[in-house]
Amino acid sequence: MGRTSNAKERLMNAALELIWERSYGQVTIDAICDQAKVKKGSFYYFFDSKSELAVAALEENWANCNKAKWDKVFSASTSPLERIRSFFQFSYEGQVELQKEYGQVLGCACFSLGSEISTQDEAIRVKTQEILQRQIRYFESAIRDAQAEGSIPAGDATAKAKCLFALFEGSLGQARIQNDLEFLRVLPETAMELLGAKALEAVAG
Amino acid sequence: MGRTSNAKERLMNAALELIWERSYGQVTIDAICDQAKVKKGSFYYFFDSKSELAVAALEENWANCNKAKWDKVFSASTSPLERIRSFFQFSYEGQVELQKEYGQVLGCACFSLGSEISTQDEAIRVKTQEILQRQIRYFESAIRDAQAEGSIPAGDATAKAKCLFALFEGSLGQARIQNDLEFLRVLPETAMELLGAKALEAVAG
DNA sequence: CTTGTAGTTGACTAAATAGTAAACTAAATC
DNA sequence: GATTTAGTTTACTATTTAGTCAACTACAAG
Repeated sequence: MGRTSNAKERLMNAALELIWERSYGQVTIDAICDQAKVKKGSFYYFFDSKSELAVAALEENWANCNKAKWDKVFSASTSPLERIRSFFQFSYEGQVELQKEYGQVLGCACFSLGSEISTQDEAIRVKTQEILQRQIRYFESAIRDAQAEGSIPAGDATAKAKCLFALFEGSLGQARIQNDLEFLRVLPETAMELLGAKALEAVAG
Repeated sequence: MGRTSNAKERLMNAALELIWERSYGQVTIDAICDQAKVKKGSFYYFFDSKSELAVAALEENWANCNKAKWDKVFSASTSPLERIRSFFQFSYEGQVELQKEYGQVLGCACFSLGSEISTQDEAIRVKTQEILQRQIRYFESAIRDAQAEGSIPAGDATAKAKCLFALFEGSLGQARIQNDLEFLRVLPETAMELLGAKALEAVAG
């Protein structure tokens, strides 16, 4: 009952886009409102602060957008190593698109935001950590499957997943700082090497 | 002639410390002045903006502090793999100290700052990129030496160095976000594995 | 010991930003 | 179609922040 609106969603989308493109600290509430075409009064109707909006935006973006993408790429009907290889391939292609659209390599919004203000805002810290952990679990599961089928050597799958994820986020960060996609282009092969993929040629097609 | 002062150095040190601990966006010129015990008028006597101060602080910190540390760790009188292993060991220990001092894992100031604001401030982007590139060269040179002596497999040393560096920075970022040093503790071994070190046990002692 | 000058101070202005409140509007439901 | 209520708008205040300026101070060198 009462008036309906998608202003809340518009605010979350605008916030995430601006924070990704610029950074948390460089984005004002006014700027988010402008981008979302929402007046500031409405902003404070839905959220108490920029921090609260950011947390909501991160979760919404995962639940309604990224989760499905990860589920698809890491589908159990794809071979484990191919899941990982194609994940890095899609990530690269996604960044290519972003660079075209924004004139800049943007990297990973969640990691950049988390690293920026984890020491200053506990709620955002917890939410970014949470989402990053979810992502690592996709790696972990694929690695375990690959080990089970013998396409990579046995070993601590959790540790390998963290390692692969650090490589991924480090590369995205470098790509953003240098505004250069080369770091990401080679990731599919680098990842296979790092895991010690035995049937490299078969997987890489 | 005229009055002498170390206010410029105090400003650079304060800026780097605060940016490292918080982030670029969360640190105001007033806060830097307070920390440095310098009045704002003096700030503008030495620098035109926060951005200019940050660039100067990054370079000063490398030239007068970090360069010597890297030179020592990557000394040619140490075996190539031991250079790399001990680099990660020292990095870990440094972060342990920082966590004690600040109550937080801080990670890498240069990478965090670069990633935060590379899309918004070209001067800072260039300076962070420059310093990170210098660091990668230490890795590259050690990897080449290790390959030459046969302690790791041959291969593209530049690519391997970038990969190792991405792993390093990604791990520091994760450690900061999660405020957990575990990511860094295991890096010495992880790095050796990643490089395919043949005499792992000998090097690791 | 005086003079030139590098550096300091505090008080100021202007602008950006966060946050508030009360009147207003539109649609869902009865 | 009256009523309720979710959502909108505008104009406002208060605060923080960047940036300026002119008077002031201390020291190094002649």
